[in-house]
Amino acid sequence: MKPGRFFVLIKHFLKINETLLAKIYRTVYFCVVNLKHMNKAEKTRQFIIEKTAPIFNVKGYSGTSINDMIEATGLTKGSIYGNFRNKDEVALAAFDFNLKKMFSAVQAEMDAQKSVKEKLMVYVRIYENFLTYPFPEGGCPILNTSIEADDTHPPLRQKAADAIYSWKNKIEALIKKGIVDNELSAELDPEDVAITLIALVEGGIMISKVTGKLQYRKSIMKAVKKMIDDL
Amino acid sequence: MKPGRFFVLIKHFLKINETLLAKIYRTVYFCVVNLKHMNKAEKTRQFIIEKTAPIFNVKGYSGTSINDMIEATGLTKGSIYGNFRNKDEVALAAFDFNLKKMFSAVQAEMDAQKSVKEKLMVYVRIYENFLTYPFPEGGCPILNTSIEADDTHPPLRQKAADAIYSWKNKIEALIKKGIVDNELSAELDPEDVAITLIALVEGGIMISKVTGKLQYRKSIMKAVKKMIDDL
DNA sequence: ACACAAATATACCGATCGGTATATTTTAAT
DNA sequence: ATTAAAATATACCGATCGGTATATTTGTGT
Repeated sequence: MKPGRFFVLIKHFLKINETLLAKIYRTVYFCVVNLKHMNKAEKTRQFIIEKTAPIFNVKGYSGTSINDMIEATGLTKGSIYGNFRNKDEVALAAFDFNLKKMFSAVQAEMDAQKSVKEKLMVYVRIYENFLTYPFPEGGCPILNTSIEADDTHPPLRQKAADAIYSWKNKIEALIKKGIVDNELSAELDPEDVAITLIALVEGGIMISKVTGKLQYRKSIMKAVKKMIDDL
Repeated sequence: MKPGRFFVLIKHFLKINETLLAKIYRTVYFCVVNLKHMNKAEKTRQFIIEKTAPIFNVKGYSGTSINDMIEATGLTKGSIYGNFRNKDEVALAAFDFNLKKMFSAVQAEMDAQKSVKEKLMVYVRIYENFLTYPFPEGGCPILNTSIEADDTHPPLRQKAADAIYSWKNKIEALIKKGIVDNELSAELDPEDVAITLIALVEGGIMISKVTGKLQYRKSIMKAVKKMIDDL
């Protein structure tokens, strides 16, 4: 979403500085992307969320400053505070944005599958190499937010917890369907399976991200695969 | 390590304020705990690490301020900066402290077991209810530090990664021993098993901590138990 | 074209950030 | 008891923090 080669050409052709270029880019971006559906304020609001979401996901809530947000959007403090009451409100909206991005990447793939096992295998495929999917920069927002907020930021903590609940419920519902359809064994506990699957995926993301070893995540996804096969 | 009932009595008896009480407590603490083994500076250094380690583990690196450290130790800024070059140095030492606390809690239990499976089951027992063990406040320091530092703080990131390597190697060695002893199947991949076990444990800590549901961690530990049983 | 309102930018606030220079106190050798 | 050195406390630094009041610009209905 940053000014690409075309805008760099403009910059050199018009001999303008970065700040002015950013302004021009924003203007064009607004014109192209935002058609008549949103009013101005709502557009700016969305623009701010979109631009700051990756920052919050990479640097965390307390690691992201208002200045980071100004830099990322090219807007000014007044404009940001004209659309959000405070930093918290942006952070919460940014979390929702990142979460939706992650979930919808999975959902799109999942809808294309028929059987329950095939649907569950989508997790293996996506998390094994999520760099090739439209995944939020900075990794899993649930994981990042959980760890930072669990002891320090109740509203964010709640959002992260809710995300886990809905993720768990989604898997649980899938498994129950699989049992009803006689595809999966009736003996297994859907909730146990769901929460274990989530733990494996999240643990795998953490480990491979901090070590930089993709191999570790592949090992773990192999275990997930086996777990689904054995259902 | 906080002033206990005895010191509260002193406080009321002498009618002194919290600050003075803290000073008295520190003095007594120093006298009692630190015998001749360390020189003064080294004692203070250890004291600072001990007191700030839980803060770093709860609030994170960027969420912990020098003022937090002053409050936790009862010392002054000059004293802290006389023993550490900067905040980073304290944070790194605090991580080591928390890590050692966690690992030694496991190691003590593990040494008491004979078979490999029994040793591995220690993880189940400890992480299923780690509130009853001398576990670092704020949860697993590897998890907390990994998530915060992976994109933002290279030296801390490295420490967290190294902790995972050594943890993995320890489990791997155990499993290899189990294979040699004909206790475990020779077909399994020790590294895969080790890294999967770590992922399950860490994922479980994250999920149960952010949701507040101990049950989730128990579900996951049930899966770990089954995994070990099936080795 | 004009006026009013909405949106954005500018300028500023006190508080706190991490860090340092210096003063004071404590420790330890003589 | 004296004194030099080590350790700790005090006072201060510029930068940045999140946030706000106000000025300016932009959009919109007439």
